[in-house]
Amino acid sequence: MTTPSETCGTVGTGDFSCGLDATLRIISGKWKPLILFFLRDGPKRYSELKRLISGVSNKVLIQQLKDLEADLMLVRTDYKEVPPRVDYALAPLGRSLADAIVPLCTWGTDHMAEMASILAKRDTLP
Amino acid sequence: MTTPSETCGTVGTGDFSCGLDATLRIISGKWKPLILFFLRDGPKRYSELKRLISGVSNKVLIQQLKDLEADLMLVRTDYKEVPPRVDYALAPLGRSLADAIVPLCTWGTDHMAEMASILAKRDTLP
DNA sequence: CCGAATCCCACGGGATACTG
DNA sequence: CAGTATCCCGTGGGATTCGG
Repeated sequence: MTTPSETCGTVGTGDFSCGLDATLRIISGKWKPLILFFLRDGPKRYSELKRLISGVSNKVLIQQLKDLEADLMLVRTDYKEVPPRVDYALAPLGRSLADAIVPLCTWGTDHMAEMASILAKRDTLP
Repeated sequence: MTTPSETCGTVGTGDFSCGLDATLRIISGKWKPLILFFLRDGPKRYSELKRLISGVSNKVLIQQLKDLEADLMLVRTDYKEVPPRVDYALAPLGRSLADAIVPLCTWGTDHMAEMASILAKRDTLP
């Protein structure tokens, strides 16, 4: 068994109270975890991501991609063609983070039925 | 190697495009991942959580605790004493989710140095 | 000590139109 | 196709106060 303090290790020694803080600052943003996750199986073009992540708006997708790029989580490649062609790929750092996200997805898949009923109730009973 | 589609499995068969969606609905909220994480090593009283999670406000902490309780992630116990004593503990579902969060913390801890410098730049360069 | 009740607002995010 | 540029808004979240 690992306790939080064991897992965090450096509590109070840095700018972060816990390693989780650092992670949360990177993936805070409605679609960032999904972006990282979908890029796991290879580089994707902008339009592919847009299609994969249903519900995201143009502006926000671009913005979160830029954030992740600035945070060195992914690499943007512009092929300077016409019509434009650009793709986004995980940088090494981003890959490791994406791997850390996988368990979240697995959890969601495993408990999808329960979650569906729970969230359904939540939506009907304010 | 696991691809996103392999990991998600049930893409398009439910209300969620991907298992990750379900998870994100539960942990969306600035402090929810931290709450779940800190409860991993046992039940905590309200004031303990408040102290552990530095920066959270009273209202929001209560709010997110209630959300997680309504989502069956944790159990609130009121000991009906005076002065009041209440604690929060992980429900089985919450424990499994908290376990899925551990890798995020580990990642943050492992890359804390890089993150500190990256985020420092991000704050100085708008 | 735990939490309910207010007030308030920045800001993350959505919709739309336009450009190279 | 891959963005940029605006406008706009809901709400998540912060500060403070009060109550049992």
